[in-house]
Order: sequence, then structure tokens, then C-alpha cells
Amino acid sequence: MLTIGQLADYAGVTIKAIRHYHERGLLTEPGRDSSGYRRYTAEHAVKLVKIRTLAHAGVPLARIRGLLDADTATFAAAVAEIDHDIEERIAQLGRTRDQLVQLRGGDRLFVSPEVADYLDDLRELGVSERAIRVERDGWILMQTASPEDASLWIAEKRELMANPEFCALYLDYDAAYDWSPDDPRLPDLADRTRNWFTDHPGRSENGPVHNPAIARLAAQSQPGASSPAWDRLAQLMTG
Amino acid sequence: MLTIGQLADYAGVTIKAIRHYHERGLLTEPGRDSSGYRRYTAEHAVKLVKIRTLAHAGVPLARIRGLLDADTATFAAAVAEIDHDIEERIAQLGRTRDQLVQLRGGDRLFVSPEVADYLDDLRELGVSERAIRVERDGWILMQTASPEDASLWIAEKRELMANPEFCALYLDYDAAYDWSPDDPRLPDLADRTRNWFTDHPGRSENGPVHNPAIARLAAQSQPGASSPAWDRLAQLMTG
DNA sequence: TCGAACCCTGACCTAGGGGCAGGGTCAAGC
DNA sequence: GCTTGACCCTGCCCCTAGGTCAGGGTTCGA
Repeated sequence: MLTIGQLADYAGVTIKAIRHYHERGLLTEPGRDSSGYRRYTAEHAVKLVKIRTLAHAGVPLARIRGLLDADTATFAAAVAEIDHDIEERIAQLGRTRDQLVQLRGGDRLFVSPEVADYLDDLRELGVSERAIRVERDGWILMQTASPEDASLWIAEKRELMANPEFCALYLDYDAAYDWSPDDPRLPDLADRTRNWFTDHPGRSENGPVHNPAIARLAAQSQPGASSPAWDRLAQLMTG
Repeated sequence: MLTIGQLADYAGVTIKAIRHYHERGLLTEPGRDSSGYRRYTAEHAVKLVKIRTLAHAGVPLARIRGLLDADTATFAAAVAEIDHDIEERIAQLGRTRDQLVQLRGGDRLFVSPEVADYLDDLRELGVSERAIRVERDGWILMQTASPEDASLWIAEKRELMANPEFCALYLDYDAAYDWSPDDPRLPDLADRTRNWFTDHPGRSENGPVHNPAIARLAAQSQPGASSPAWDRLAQLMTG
């Protein structure tokens, strides 16, 4: 006959857990000795090890209760299912590990692969980190609000980046962020930008032209996403 | 700007979880629109994905809070540790899977490998399942009450089982369980048993002779572990 | 303009225990 | 015989990471 502590040590379980299993009706309360201590038999030990094993496998206690006196076939089927479940959980943990690595470096976790590739292209082109961040945040918002539109737009945008003229314009626009609003290069840049958009109207008919759309969305979320020079540019182009 | 539902879909998290993160101070409460709805920015989305990833990795929310604005080195160290932790958990799940298989068939989960081997030997020898069960339960109790003694005793017992005479005695004793208490073979069996113990005194000096010890322990836990014939045998040997 | 889908707060519930209070019991050593 | 440390008892509240329900208000598309 075992005391609760001996039983707990045997099964690798805390005393509290055993009492918990009693409360939940998983393990029958054993008899008491003269001083009121619980006294366990080998049968209890066997049952407790089964409970522990199933509990470690993540089976809810309520289900374990049902399983303990199920017939062999039912039990076997349940074990197979539980085993499959663990396999799935292991796979999920593996995926989580991969994501954990991504967490430290890169934006792949936050945007679609296409957008991530696009951001990498920008980085390679020499675009400033500030601009890339604004782009990223813009794409996050777009993808969240309307994934299909974002998917169309990013495809078009990546095609656009294959055009050297557009790339140059993009880089100049990026650089202009830090310019003085009186910089003499601003009017010329405004002209080139306007010409570009005149020559290359957007293809998505019910969507806005991309750059302004992104800028507007991003500006909402990113305080300080504009600058004096950019404000001046906007003035030059609309005015 | 995103609603809470959009944000939840983006991050693959429930609305309730997001509100929970607000309560725990993991994610700052965003501003509200005119009707009191929360409106989220891309920054929130990025932070939420980080939270989700860490939470899926099993990191407690309190720790995630500390990690979110830790410096790069601290964060990297934490991620490495968390990753290691997941690896460990995967290994543990693998072990649990093995045990799960054992759960269906065999006693290896309940007794030491030595005892399990011993039980297998008995089975091979042709010992009844009833006797094997009584033995198993006895060993569980012995191992739990005193693992060192049990370890010594099982070693001795297994040596004993190498002796054909002892095996024969064991089998006869097992068979006698079902005999009538008037069976004429009982006195002879009692004699042989007594002779055996006279010729082979137990080697552990401060321990009782094994068979009776096991029988007594097992009899306590297993109601009906004895039989009329066995009771008669005990009488014949002690009287 | 109406119904579906969305959002709000607040309160309560869950599993699987942990920890503490306040008390009784047992075994060993002196 | 007495003490000391290790056990055991019940009962209570606490925790995490949310889920669920009630009882509202809001927005959007047909």
C-alpha cells in the first residue's frame, strides 16, 4: 500500500495533480488508513501512469476519463488519433521555429512573398530604409484591407520596377525627401513625374494610381511620412 | 487603418486575443474612430505578428511584453533560447508518442526494464496471466516503496529463474491455484517447496525471502489473490 | 431601409494545476 | 519521553490564455 507521495514519485506527477484527478473522477479515491491518509494499490499506480501519459500527450482530462474504461478497439482508435495529433503538433512547432528565425531580420513574416521580393528589389536598388519602411507599412495595410487588389497591384508594381526610367524616378523621389523645399531640382522632378504618369496611365481601372495610393495609406499610419520637399512636390504637380 | 477584425484576420489571431493583448499591455490600444471602434495601423500589425509568433512558440505573455522592446542582442539571445526550448519540447513529444504506443500492450510503462524482462520470461515459461498480473502488481509496489531493494531482488529472482528446478516449482505452484484444497498433490508440493527454501536460503540478509514477500504485498492489493488450494499449502508449510 | 456582419463592454467559465493557511501524523535520533 | 523534519489533510484563492454569452450600438451592401 502506497502513500500519495510515494505514488506521485512513482508516476512522476505532483501530489496536487493526483488529488486533482480524484476531483475530476479520473482516479477513484482509495481507502484511508486509521489517520485518514489515502492508501493506494498497484492498480491505482497502473491507472495513474495511463492518465499521466495521456495527459502529457495533451488529451483533456474529460476525455481521458472516458478513455480509461473504453473497450480495446475504441481505445486503440483514440490512441491512433492522439498520436496523429501529436505528429501534427510537432510539425506546427517546426513551422513556428522557422518563423522565429524570420522574426529576427527581414519582413517576410509581415507581407506576402511577392511584396517581400519587391522590398528586397528596392533595397538592392539603393532605396532608403525609410522609404522601404513606408512601402512595407503601406503594403501591409493594402494586403489586409484587400488582398486581391494588393496582389494585382504588386504584380504591376514589380513590372514597373523593371523599367530603368521608373527606377531612376523612384530613386530621385526618394532622395528628394531630404531636400530643401527651395531646391532648384524640385520643379524638374515634378515635371518628370507628371510626364511619366501621363505617358503610363495605370492599368487597373477601378484602382487609384499606385504610388499616390500607397503614399496616402502610409501617410495615415506613419506620422512624418512626408517632408517639406515632398509637400512642395505635391504642390508643384497638382497646382 | 484597420478594424480589429481585419487585423485579427491578417495576423491569424482571434479578436478576443487582440483585446487580451491590450489588457496585458503587449499591444498598445490604438485610437478610436467616431463610433468608438478601434482603428489599427501597420505598426500594430507588425507588432501583433511578432506577438503571435512568440506566443505560438509557447513564450508566456509576460515575457513577450519584455521582449518586444528589448535591444537586438537581448532579443537574439532570447530567440535562441526559445528555439532551443521548442527543440526540447519536440523531443519530449516524441518520447510521449513512444509511451503512447506502449500504453496499448505490455507492462513496460509500469515497471523497470528488468522487471519487464522478467515478466516476459514468465510469460514464455507458460505462467498464467493471473500470476503474471499478481507479480507485476507486486513489483510495482516494491519498486515504489523501495526501488533499491526491488532492484536487488529482481536481479536475484531472475538468476533463480535460470534454475530448472525452481521453474518447475513455480509452475506447479501456479497450477495449484485452481486445485481443490483436498488435492492429493498438495502435500508433496508443500514438501518440495519447503525443501527448496531449506536448500536455498535467500541471499539478501535483511530482506525477507522473496516469494512470500511478493505474495504478501500482492495479497494486500489484490483481493482474491489467493485460493483455497494456496491457503491449504500455506497451512501445510507452516503447520 | 433592412438585414447581415461587424464592433463595444462586462461578466463569467475553462483546464491543469500552484501556493498558502492551518492543522494532524509519523519516524528517527537524543 | 521529546523534539524535529518530513509527511499528510482540507479548503481557499491564484494563475494563464483566452472562450463564451449577454446586451447593446454601428456600418455596409442590396
